[in-house]
Amino acid sequence: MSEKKVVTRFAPSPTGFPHLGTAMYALLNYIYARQNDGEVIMRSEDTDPVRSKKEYEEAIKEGLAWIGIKSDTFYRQSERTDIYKRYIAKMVEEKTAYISRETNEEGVTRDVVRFKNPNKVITFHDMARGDISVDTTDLKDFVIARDLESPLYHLTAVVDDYEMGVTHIIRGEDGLANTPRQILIQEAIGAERPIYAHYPFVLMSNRQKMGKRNGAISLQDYIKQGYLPEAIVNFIILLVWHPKNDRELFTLTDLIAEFELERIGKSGAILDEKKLDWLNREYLKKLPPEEIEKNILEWLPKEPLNMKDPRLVPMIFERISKWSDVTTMAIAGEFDFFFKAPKIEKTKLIYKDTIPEKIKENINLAIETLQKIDENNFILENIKNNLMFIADNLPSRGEGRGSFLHPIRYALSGRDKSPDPFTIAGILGKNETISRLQKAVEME
RNA sequence: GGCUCUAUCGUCUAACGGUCAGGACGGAUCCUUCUCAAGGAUCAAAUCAGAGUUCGAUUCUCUGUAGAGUCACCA
Repeated sequence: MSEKKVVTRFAPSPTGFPHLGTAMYALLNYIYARQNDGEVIMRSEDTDPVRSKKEYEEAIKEGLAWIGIKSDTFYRQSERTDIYKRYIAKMVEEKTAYISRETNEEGVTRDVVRFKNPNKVITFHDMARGDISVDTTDLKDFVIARDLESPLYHLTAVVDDYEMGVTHIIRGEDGLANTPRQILIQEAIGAERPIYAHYPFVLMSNRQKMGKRNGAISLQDYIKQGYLPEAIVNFIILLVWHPKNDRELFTLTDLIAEFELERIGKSGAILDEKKLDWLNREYLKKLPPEEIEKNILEWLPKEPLNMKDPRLVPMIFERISKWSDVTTMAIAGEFDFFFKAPKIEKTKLIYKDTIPEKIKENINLAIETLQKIDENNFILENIKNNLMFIADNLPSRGEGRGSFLHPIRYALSGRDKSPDPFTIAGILGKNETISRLQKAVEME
């Protein structure tokens, strides 16, 4: 055995937008090629003229480029018909295939080409699953071309893998059932058998294989939702592979160094959006501050309220896991009170069973305290120190901090749930803060 | 239905035939400025079933069960 250059390939059919399964396919082939100084080929399997669309081919390339994958070489099967024709002719001549005049369901009669099945038991080795034996007799003489000029999937795949020098076929487990007939064709055309590795499917929550008409989320959708490509790559790889040391975070570069094809899993994995979100946040946290600010500002709406205010950034950042969360929360009205005074309900000002007079007194105390802070020093830290000093001394008067902090926070936000009062006050500024507190006191 | 593959916490998974079956997400509880978020700590949570091999099976074998894939003039 000579040391041949490793050649892998991912061969999607351009019949839909790329999803996580497509990404997995490309990712594993890409990583393995890079790990072995090899070449990775992208082959567009567009021999079905009805379903194949150029725009999908573009979408696949775009989606994969987004997660950082580009092939070294690109082929399109529709441009290789001469090659397939040559093999069909050769096979017919060598009698490993034969022409059969048949009428299909649409009533069209033509000369289909059938493979002459030698009816033998094929045993092949899979890197992840060991040896697999199948009796190919029940495959019958399957069709390999619609006619002399129109090759079908199994033929094109085998011919291309052979012609392109593919050494490793890394593909989803649906390929497992196809392998025996492809090996039969390989043997008929004298092609060397490549090394196989079948990885498990990415499953939908209903345990079905992820597919286009199955509600699969496209890579383009993930882009639109503001996920980071690093998170997608990390998420996908964890679906089929785990390192021995329980590490969770891997970039594409890390994977080229650490991924082990021999250790890929065998059972299908249902995806867990919660974990994806967690991963995405992990990568979000690694971003430089300017990048974070830029993105949050971008995802903040400017209609009907222009919320593109940098002061909101820190507060927003700690409660998102993907960029679109920014927009979602903004649209839900969670930040409205930063831009316009909220409607206050008097009863909600009251903390637990504190008596209303006490609440009023506490708000006034807050106003008094904040009044003393110079407008230029009206920042989070100062506000917090001053207000907390009071809140901490309340217990001596038989009150908890809540009876002081709650009314302030509610008066400023008008919400049951919101960021803390100091943060809000810091963003609103001295005048607006005091004005809102005043309004709350005067409600009677 | 035939053939093939698969089966550990809810989810993703780790464990030369010997571990209190480990980690992560999620969940719960507590702490941390009233709430929320973030952060920290703690806890709960699994070997599909039944045989067999073995001193000892998550691990090996068989059977069953369940799920998936594939049986196209789709890829």
